Amino acid sequence: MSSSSPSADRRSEILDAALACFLEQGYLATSIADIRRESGASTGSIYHFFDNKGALALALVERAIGGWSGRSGVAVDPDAAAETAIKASVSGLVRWGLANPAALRFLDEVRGLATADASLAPVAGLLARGNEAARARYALFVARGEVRDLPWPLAHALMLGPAYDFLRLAGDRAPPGAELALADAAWNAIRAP
Amino acid sequence: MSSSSPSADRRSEILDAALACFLEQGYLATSIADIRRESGASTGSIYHFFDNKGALALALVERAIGGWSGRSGVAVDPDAAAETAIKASVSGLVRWGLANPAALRFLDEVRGLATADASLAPVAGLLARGNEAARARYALFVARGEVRDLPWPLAHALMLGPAYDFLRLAGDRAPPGAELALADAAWNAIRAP
DNA sequence: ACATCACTAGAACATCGTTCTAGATTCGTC
DNA sequence: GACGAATCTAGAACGATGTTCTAGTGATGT
Repeated sequence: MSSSSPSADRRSEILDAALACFLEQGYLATSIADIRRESGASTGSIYHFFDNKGALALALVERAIGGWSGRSGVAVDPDAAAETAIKASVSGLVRWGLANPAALRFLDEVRGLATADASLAPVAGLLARGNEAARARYALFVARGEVRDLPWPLAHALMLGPAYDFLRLAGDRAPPGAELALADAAWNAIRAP
Repeated sequence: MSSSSPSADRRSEILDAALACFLEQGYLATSIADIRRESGASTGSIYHFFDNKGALALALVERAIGGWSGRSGVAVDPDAAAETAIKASVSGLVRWGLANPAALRFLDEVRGLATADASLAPVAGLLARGNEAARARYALFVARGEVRDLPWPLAHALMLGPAYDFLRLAGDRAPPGAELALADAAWNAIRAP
């Protein structure tokens, strides 16, 4: 696993080309031939490094999530107060989505396809694991008495549902201060009475 | 199977077969060959009545929306109070989604694909028109001073975002009373102070 | 009887994701 | 340095899919 080649790693070239294509045209609309053209690699090379088209998406989703949750900071500190953590999660998500609309569209497309396309099943698993972590986090806040003891699907929906829906609808023309309004609404919807 | 239905319209047979396939396997997973087998019609007949696969989805989405919004009742009465109308919309959506999980999955899949698949563009247009109607409805409530004067994407997100997210996550194991909790939360998030 | 037209049928086509076969390159070991 | 094995690359071939093409069939109006 020693990829010592500084600039010309075929695997990275393919991945970068795939990312460029996926961000520009979306996942479904980009063909393997597109990635072949953009990267200069042959079909055989692409399939040597990645099992299928879905594996390319998986690698890129992992990279995107890494970059996103790595920037979360306080949101994943287990000692942080529920209000701080939840507001940071929601407003962080909204800010990231507004700053990276193409990446958001790609993630949303892949998440939707993951339930229909078998080759994207690993992506579904990855997202399910993230969801499970958030669920455990919420259980901790419940135990501390900071938030209402709601069934998880309901709690998730009240916290993050508005943010997802807003990002899907807002596009580029986003009203200023939306991330604060959404963070406040999320907290008010689940805070302990 | 059914060689001759009572009102054996080829067009209806094809549409019914497509609906059965879409509900069972999803939109992407059903092929034209599947619809051909299920309906007994030939490829030529299918493409005689429908421009492409997306036109089949469009006809079925129209049918589904007609059945859904036809049952809304108070939700579309322009004289109803904002609280009544909004709570009815949200809880009605949740109830319908829980009662028709396959139809919900189909609608959600098609809505997601509509932004990526050109043949589903008419579906995107249909949904955009519905969204515009809801926006006008909200503006009326704002003028009456019943709800907060929020930018529409924000208002939509606060009202319906949780419901959509909940339905996507809840699956079949839905906590009882969820539709009331979501309706209350929607109203509290946008009611005038 | 005949022309028209909606309808049906299935072969043919283009494109896609994926697999196959084989040639080139790199690497560890002598 | 030589050589065999593993890794990597290449592009043709394959199977499936959505769509189009060409050729009918049968009812209807004149």
